[in-house]
Amino acid sequence: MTKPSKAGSTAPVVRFAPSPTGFLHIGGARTALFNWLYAKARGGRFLLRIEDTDRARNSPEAVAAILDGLKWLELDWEGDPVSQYSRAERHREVAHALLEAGGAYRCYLTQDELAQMRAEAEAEKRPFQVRSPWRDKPASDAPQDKPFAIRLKAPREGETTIADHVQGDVTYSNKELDDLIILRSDGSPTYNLAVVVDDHDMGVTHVVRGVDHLTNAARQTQIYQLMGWDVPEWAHVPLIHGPDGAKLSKRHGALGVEAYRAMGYLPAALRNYLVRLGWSHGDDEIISTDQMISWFDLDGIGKSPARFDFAKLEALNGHYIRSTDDAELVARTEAILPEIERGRDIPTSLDDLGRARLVASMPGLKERAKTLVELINSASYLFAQRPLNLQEKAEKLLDTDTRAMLGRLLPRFESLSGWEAADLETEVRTFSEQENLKLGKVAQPLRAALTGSTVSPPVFDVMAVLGREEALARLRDQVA
RNA sequence: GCUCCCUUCGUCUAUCGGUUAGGACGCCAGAUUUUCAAUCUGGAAAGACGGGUUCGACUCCCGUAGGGAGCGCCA
Repeated sequence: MTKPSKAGSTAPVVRFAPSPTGFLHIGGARTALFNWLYAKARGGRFLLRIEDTDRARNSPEAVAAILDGLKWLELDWEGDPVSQYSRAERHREVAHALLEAGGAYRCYLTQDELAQMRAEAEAEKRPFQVRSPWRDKPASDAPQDKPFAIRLKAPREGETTIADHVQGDVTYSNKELDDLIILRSDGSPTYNLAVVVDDHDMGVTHVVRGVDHLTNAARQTQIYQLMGWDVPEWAHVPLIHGPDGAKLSKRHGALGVEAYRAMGYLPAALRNYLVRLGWSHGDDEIISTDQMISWFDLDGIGKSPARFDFAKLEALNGHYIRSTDDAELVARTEAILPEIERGRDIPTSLDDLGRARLVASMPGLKERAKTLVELINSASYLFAQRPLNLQEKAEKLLDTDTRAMLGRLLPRFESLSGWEAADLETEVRTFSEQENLKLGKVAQPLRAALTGSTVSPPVFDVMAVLGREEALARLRDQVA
């Protein structure tokens, strides 16, 4: 198998070219990431183009959502995004150049005729292909005032093969490829023409996109050849499937990246997860962005489709949360506060005290959270108003005996001079020894009284963060 | 239906003709522990199937099965 040679290659130019039909979904995000990585790895350029040729499907909101998604993922592109629609004039120019050079022809086939041909093909159970009678008719036969589309005069003999970095050499018999329309009868360019012209004009050297474009690559190759342009190098990456192996559905993960943001995932974690879907570097799992950039190569991408697995994403996200700086974690959490599912004690925005307490609690909290949403919800006790609502398990823990026990502990806290976690721990350890109790027997009721829950960061840290007054007040609430 | 592509533990993957088939997530057990996590240790778990080629195949070839993508005056 011959892979395209990289010898003598200069810095590559790649692009991400989404159509503005919705948000940036997970597959698109990975494609964008691969493009971005390749550009970074080779010191090349990563460009953006919006494929908005189809006016009916164009949506400014979708464009905004896609750009936001890329920004959130921290995939920066060079220059302004190119609007494909705005280049329609140039596309027409190329279509006519092709026409004049004999690489294309005017086709007067109507929609009805086409539909009829299709129906006949189906009735005879043979694959449908457009075989326009206009391909070989002399210009003199052409009707004067009828609308026409411009079709590519694709070669009928031989084959066209695309040398793909991911798929290897894929060869199509030219018989399979019919004469595609490059300019519609209303004068607007079609996708396959527009892509070729834009990629050529933008100097794109490597086209990295989903395998769903594989046959397009063959057709586009024909256009490049007819125009006498250099064919770019291809890399058609496999698609991402849902957990059940079927197409990605909304329920599964065909969500916009902003949904992942709202679920509390970190962009670094998502990038790490995504890059390992179909690409690997030996046994490495946790891969920093710098490492990705230095290791990434198109030839390392696998051909088989991968399933999306939330559990692994979560594990990775937990890792990144643990290794992210406290202040940044709080900032990122605050940013998504309004859009997440949160417990009733969690405010939409933090005041200074709340933020300070949250930052102070981070070392304990981030150890236990897989997402930012979990993180903030596990900090619920920081924001709760007294008297606390006790969770069922906490309620059970605080029976008459343990409340009495806390009653004996309380005065010791009240007379304590320091309020550092270490001071508190020493005091409680002494107390539990004197009471002949295991530390846990004291710590758990304490936790219940202070947080209303049986799960929290280490209690002494909790007390320290809450501060003397608040902590004592919460204890008194339960002892009284 | 036609064309093209894919197939290693449940999932993501390593292997690039010779390995006790490795890692990660998840799962199970244990250690640690003030709860829950985190962490550490151990465990169960895979080459779709059938033929070749070869001294030797997960690796190469053919076929079968299963899966995916594409077949627009959509992108």
